[in-house]
Amino acid sequence: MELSPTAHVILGTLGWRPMSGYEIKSIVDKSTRLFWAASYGQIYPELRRLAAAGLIEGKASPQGGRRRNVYRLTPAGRKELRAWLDADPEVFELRDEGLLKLFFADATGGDSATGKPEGFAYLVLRYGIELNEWTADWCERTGRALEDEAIDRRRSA
Amino acid sequence: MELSPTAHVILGTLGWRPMSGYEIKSIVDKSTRLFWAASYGQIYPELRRLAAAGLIEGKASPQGGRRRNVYRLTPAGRKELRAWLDADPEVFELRDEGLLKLFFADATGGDSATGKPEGFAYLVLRYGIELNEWTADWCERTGRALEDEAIDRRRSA
DNA sequence: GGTTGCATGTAAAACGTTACATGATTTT
DNA sequence: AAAATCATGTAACGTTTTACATGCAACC
Repeated sequence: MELSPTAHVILGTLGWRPMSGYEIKSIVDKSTRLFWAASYGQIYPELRRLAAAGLIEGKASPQGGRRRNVYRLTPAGRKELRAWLDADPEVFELRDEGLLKLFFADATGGDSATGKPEGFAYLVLRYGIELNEWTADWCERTGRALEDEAIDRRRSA
Repeated sequence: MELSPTAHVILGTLGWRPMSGYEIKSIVDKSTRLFWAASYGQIYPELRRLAAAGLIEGKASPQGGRRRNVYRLTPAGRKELRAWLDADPEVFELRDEGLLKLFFADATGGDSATGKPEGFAYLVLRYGIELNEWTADWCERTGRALEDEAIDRRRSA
């Protein structure tokens, strides 16, 4: 099954509980937006595609005179969600205009970061390295904490 | 002048020295790609647009029988580059599938991070906060280092 | 009665990647 | 002789945002 990049945000939120497209959008805007955004122009058509593919089911659930469609995962949808969660992540894309400006900041003619011609580009390289070091460290710390928790739980069970 | 989002990578690299579209692409692939990617499908048409707008100038500079166009900034192009560098950054977009999977990882049915129903989402929230703290700290440290350097340079001048 | 929020949807435009086509030169 | 690299370009496709259109309900 070939799913669009944004399909999994929908499957993921519906994995929590059944909800409407409007609610999915407001949840995404309050949480995943920072690392995975989605607009109405994606969500509503995608809900229909996922329903057509049998991964979710929609049910008309009007609130008063206000129409409303609530969707929930089908067993096939939950299976797809699990399979996606088990697979290695593929997409990582960043578009950071601030970093780009810093990278080219030598052109301002101001003080360079190292005195060398492309000093600010080097500064951004350092930033990238240090950021990745910090991230690797966070993963290690968090992984250890999760393991310790699991051990505690087994012990107290 | 309304420039496409990718135009400034081109102006930025040409701010270093004149070069061909091919060379711009290889520089981008080795450096800015991680925070600002660009494909041939963007670069070549954009070079023409920028030339038409008078921000860059192209010159045929074949290497043997191999055709080659080398572009350089015009004064108007350098002015535009400076203006862009002086303005506040606007674009920041991240698409991180790994973070998205962690966010929805409760659906794996494995151990949750906190024992609460949406424990992994909370974990990702913590990650976001700590990452931003680290980033703010990096900016402060780097800003101080740049200032100290500038002071040293003035003193020894 | 006006504003905000709930709710669904589409059309057009913008943006970006991928794949393809072509051909010369350099390296192995 | 083949493979890699230099070099330019486009067409098709897919993705994503923006703007618009519509209408009910709740609150002030």
